Amino acid sequence: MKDPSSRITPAAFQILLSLADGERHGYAIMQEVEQRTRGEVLLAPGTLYRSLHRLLEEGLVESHHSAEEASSADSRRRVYRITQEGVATARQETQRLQRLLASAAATSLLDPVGTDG
Amino acid sequence: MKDPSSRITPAAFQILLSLADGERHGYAIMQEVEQRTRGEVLLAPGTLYRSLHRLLEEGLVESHHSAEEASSADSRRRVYRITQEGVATARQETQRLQRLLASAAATSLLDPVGTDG
DNA sequence: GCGTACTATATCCACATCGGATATATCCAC
DNA sequence: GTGGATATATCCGATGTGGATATAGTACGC
Repeated sequence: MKDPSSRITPAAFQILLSLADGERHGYAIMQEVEQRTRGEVLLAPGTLYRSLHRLLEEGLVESHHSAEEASSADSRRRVYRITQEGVATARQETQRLQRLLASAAATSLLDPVGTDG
Repeated sequence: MKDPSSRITPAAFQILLSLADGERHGYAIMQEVEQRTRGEVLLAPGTLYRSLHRLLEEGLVESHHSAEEASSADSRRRVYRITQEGVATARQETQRLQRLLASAAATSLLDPVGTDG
């Protein structure tokens, strides 16, 4: 389905949302998404890390190794931070979803049934 | 990305929305979707007819040939109508999108910037 | 020191969806 | 009867995803 206004995938959108409140490493993103969506959205490892690599290439997130700053952190960790462009992209995607819902509301599908009393 | 609460594709959702206000044939669905979304969503033929076949198999839409009822219609046309199950599925998908937006609103991503007055 | 469970990242494979091209056929204006 | 828009259907390649697997570091008990 062509949708020229947005090139972001559902997984990438969740990752950007997860990084909105501060930087995280991959595994923490996985857990935060599950909590925020109450278990409704689960990012599998394959999806998570591939999406992160894409987001890095596109400049929507940036990363550094945790060892570079805090000695207490797990040295394996790669910490990700959302960029200005990432924020803008996530906002665009949010607006796209709002337009999609508005388009749904333009049909009679959601009209109340049996709520006249 | 796992999302057990809904198994509908974006294309299928658009088709169900298009059929909410009355039955249509495939080509008309393609045009209605483009109009309703102001050109934002374009259903390619491959996507459209494959999605329609899936929706028929799943019982979310039903169809008949237009020749069966109105002599004035194009005999090639296959007319589709949404079923009760299709209505329920489309409503569920709408609610999923609303929860997704609520989940986005739970982050600071959408917090207003520079609007302190 | 050793084993084990959890944390953490990365890669591979199979599957589903999709866009675009193509094929075929019908309708209508001329 | 020719040409262009309508209408449906199928094929191919590209992309995104889930799940399994691989590899290691960390924490903890013993």
